[in-house]
Amino acid sequence: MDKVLRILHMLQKIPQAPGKITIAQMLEHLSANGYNIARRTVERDMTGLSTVFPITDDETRPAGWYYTGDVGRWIFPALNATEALTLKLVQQYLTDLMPASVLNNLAPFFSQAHQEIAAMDDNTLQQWPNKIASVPASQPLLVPIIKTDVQMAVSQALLENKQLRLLYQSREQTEPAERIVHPLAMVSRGGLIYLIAAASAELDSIRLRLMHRIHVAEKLEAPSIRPEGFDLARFIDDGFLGFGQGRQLVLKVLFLKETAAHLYDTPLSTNQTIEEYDQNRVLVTATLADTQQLTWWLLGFGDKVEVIEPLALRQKFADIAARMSQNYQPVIPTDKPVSQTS
Amino acid sequence: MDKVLRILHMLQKIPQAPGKITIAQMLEHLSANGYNIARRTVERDMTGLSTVFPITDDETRPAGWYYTGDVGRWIFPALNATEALTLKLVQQYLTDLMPASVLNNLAPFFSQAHQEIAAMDDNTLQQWPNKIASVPASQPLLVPIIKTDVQMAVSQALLENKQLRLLYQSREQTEPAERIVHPLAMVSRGGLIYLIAAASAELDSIRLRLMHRIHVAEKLEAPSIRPEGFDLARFIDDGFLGFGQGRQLVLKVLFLKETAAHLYDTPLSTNQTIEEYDQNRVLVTATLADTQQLTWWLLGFGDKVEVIEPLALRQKFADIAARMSQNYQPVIPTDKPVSQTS
DNA sequence: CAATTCGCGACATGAATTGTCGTCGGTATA
DNA sequence: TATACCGACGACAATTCATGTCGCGAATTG
Repeated sequence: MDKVLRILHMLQKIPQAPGKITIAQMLEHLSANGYNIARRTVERDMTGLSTVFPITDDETRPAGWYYTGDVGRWIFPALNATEALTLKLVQQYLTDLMPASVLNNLAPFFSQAHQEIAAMDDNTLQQWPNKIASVPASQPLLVPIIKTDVQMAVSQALLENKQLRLLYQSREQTEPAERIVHPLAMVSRGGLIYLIAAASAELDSIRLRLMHRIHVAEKLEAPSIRPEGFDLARFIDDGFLGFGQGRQLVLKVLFLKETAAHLYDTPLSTNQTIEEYDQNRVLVTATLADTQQLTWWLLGFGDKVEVIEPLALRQKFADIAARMSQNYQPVIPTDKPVSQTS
Repeated sequence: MDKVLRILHMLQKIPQAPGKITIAQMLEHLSANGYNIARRTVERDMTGLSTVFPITDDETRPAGWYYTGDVGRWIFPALNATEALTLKLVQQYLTDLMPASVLNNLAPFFSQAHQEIAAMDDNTLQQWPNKIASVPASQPLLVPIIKTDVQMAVSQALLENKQLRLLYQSREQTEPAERIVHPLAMVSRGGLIYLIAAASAELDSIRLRLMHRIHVAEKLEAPSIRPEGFDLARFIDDGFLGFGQGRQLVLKVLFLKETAAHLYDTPLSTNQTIEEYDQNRVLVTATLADTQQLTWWLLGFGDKVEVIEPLALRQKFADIAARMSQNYQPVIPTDKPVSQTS
């Protein structure tokens, strides 16, 4: 039994492909956990494990051991029904919303769930896709593909505070350009993942870069410098991502009754109230942040909502509505100027 | 080494709290995997494991063994930087979009990631929240709370094809009502999770129920009946969820240039094209499904877009725009009829 | 080139694992 | 209710298997 425990410790300590662990390190780790063991034993255990698990040592001296490729993480206990279902649900949910390469990292977890369900006796497996689904709540857009090696390099550099050499293809330019940057943070928003980084030349200029536009990323050895006082939350709130936090406002909006139905289940804020207004409409009141999403969200309802307060917002909507109806003045576009540039 | 493998097999086979496994079953499982082992050995191993892992047997005869609670029971190899980061990202991403009780099931995975990062030498841990964030792409709504036990009972019934007794609080009624239902599927959409089920009385009437509106759920022993030919995908496409798939259409829309910027990164469809139209605008063409989300999404841009084709959609937008500007006619709402019902 | 360090085969010791058997207490069956 | 049955568990002996030690050769480091 003692050996089993020790082996488990070892299995946990062995890293994946980019990393490696030497016998000496492992020995240290074990003795730190109270295993007084001979070096030879560790060696034997490692070679033993490598015959059974996808574990190899590079042929250097001292040897470094690591998991090769995809670790079938089959070492953990059975998931229960809820967990398996949840994982499936989340997987479907994320598939439309996250770059594939990001999800690939989670693949082992998901496949575990899959196997779990597959193992359940009867024909549960076949019925599977018929039992669970995820419907996108907003217009599904195609998510870009992020290169796996880019993702890896950036993640590592970010965690280890190292500089990065990037080949970045900006939208404006035709050719990718090389840049040395100090990575600061990674932010995901609706299928896109942004790398926030400072240029090595001028540390003050913090820029956003889209992960999928990075052609090549190489982690450098030079440590990265974080501008003093850089605060990610504030950075986002300040609207650098185009979606600032804005200040709180008290919103009063008229909704068609059926349109407001879902607000009973997913309220806008904790203090949201919904009152009868007239035959067809209800008045929704809530305190929330004045963001661009809010405008976007409210606009989405078209003529089914009417903003009452704050007045500034009402004015904004009135303007938009006016311009919109203007846009559609010739409802049937009489002339079709599909020419290039006016 | 042989024993280690065997124990690993055993650890995997032990289920969690609601489930259990007997020595006999375990023995069978092992011998099915090529371990010719004495029953006594299995017994000894189990008691051995129970001293080291959160494993107990209920005191019945034959004894059933199971994992107690959700202790850190995940024994798998070290996550690499990318995986750890990804998990964190996904966690943040999901927090705003999924009911907490659903996410709780994933907690072990996430905490593993957390520990992984915490274990990295220096002060990586403290810098953590400063390095990763997820910005909601649309208006964040408060997601309802689903009871854990309800979630469990429903999941199990769904997987095992059993009937369910529900205490369901519909929006219309003040008192929750008891129902016996045959669960068919679970569908998540934007923070809400729906249970699709047929009433036991009339199997043809398939209804949607919101998971968080279920007060009590009890899995019954009686097997559930799936209406013949029930097809979840078709069910959704047919619009029962309010978001039907609709048929394909060729969309032509004018966008303000800066508004269309993100379409370069997250296109609407694989065949999307973006052409210069005039000084300020581009013409976006794409083939996609005519869904309500599409309308919603396009409306969200307000006067920044103009639908050109199909004409029916243009007409629809023209109408909406007209009514909207009508709504805001008295831009400053002169009289404020905050009375109850007209 | 010398001094370590590392990997690994060999081997003896002993600890730990395993199968068998028998008893006891509870459970199912007639 | 009696009887047969089954599962759990202690005891014990056999032996496998795991462990520490030693030493050699190769590789690495200074």
